[in-house]
Amino acid sequence: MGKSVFADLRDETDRIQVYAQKNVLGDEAFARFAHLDLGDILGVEGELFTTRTGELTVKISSYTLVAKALRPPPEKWHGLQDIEARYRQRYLDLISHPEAGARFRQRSRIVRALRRFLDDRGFLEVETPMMQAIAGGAAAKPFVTHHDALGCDLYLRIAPELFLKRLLVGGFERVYEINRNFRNEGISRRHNPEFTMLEVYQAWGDFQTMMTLAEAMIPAVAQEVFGTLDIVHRAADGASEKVIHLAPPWERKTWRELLDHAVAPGFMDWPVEKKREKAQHLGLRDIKGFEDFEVANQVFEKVVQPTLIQPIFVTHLPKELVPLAKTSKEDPATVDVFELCINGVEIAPGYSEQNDPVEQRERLLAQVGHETQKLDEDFLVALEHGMPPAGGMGLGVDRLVMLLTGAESIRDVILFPQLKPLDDSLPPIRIPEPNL
RNA sequence: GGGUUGGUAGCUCAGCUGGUAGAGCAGCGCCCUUUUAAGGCGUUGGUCCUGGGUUCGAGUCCCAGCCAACCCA
Repeated sequence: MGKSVFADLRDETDRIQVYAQKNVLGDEAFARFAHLDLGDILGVEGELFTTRTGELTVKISSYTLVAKALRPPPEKWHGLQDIEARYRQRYLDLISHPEAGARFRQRSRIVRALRRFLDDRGFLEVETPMMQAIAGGAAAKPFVTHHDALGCDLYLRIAPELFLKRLLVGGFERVYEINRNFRNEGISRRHNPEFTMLEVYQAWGDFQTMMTLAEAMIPAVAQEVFGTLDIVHRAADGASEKVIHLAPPWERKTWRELLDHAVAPGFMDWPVEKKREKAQHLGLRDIKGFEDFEVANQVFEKVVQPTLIQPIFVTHLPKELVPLAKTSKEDPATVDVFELCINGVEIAPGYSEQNDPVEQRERLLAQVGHETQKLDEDFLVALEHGMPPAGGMGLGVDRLVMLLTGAESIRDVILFPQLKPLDDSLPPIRIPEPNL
């Protein structure tokens, strides 16, 4: 062992160099200092000086080891490269890759900006049940859990929608909730079993109101957090770059228009068989049992949606696709809804909410026919008490964060994405003798 | 659900047509002492993801499985 040692101390904000000398600390303290490991947490006292290379440095007069790192940090130069380890041991990813940490800080600021935007406009943030006796408000497979004392199964919610609407019935005119939804479906680059959703409802509004709201909210958030409305994104191939322009106004086109343009004029009026044929030519399989609107929807998602890079409101979807929205006056086969698409992804659907209890019951009954869902009778009773006309919107917060931060995978914007649990844990480590 | 790619030391990675499992970093020991990832010398460390099979011999070839990423449905 020599006579002096340099080391870097780091905290969340910065790093500083420290300098330990044998003739200052004494033999024993210096020897212990020299045996410190990467990742040890310590406090130091001493005077600042500038080294001859010009770096501000603490000349240590005393130090305290406040936490020992028994395991080494990831490799210093390359960082933690194993993508699975980066997800499973996110704390190491955060230590090793500053840009990963930066993205999660941005996520926090985005969520805060969303809240501020809505709060400033008189929306009330509420919390509704995550455990529901009937998982409604969306077509998705729920997770089941069990309440012992009540002696019944409960479902983790797939959407807060039906409870937020009960609040509209109760006279809360502007409400929103930012919270987790759970869907028992596949995991992919764009899907995590639990994900964060912003749902917002405004009485006396409609889907147009919601479009205006979205068109103001998302640019406001981008401006506040990133100081720009032009978001640079790398394409899936990793090479080419594209810029998404969030400056309003955003394009608005009907579902039918877009399909006609992308597939063939009059496509929506074709008989089912012809649609199916076309769908198969487009490379879609497994659509045999699908009904007319389902086939069209598959075609839309395959052919149209990926091309919708700049922000666009796709309006007036077939009514069968959206059982909780109001029928359109101009085209009774459709509903007054929009799907906001940006960067080829659905970011936010919005509706003129169905508030006619009779029609709502019919539509839900029709859906219950072939879905696993049960009928939420209590929700229908609430509607029968009278819900004001309202606009509603659901915004996928994870997808918004992906959009704004240029993330290509939802796992990069969720701190602890769902992975399959491992049977075997990391090997145990040897605890070093405390004398050094 | 299907396809492709990957899994080798704590970390980052080599390992060719099958022939005794390697490097750098980290660790440990010694030497040096104003360094900007990395001073020098030495050294410890392996369920080559798991289980079968082929073979005189398997990290390598074959089969099945596990985990992950990506693509498709």
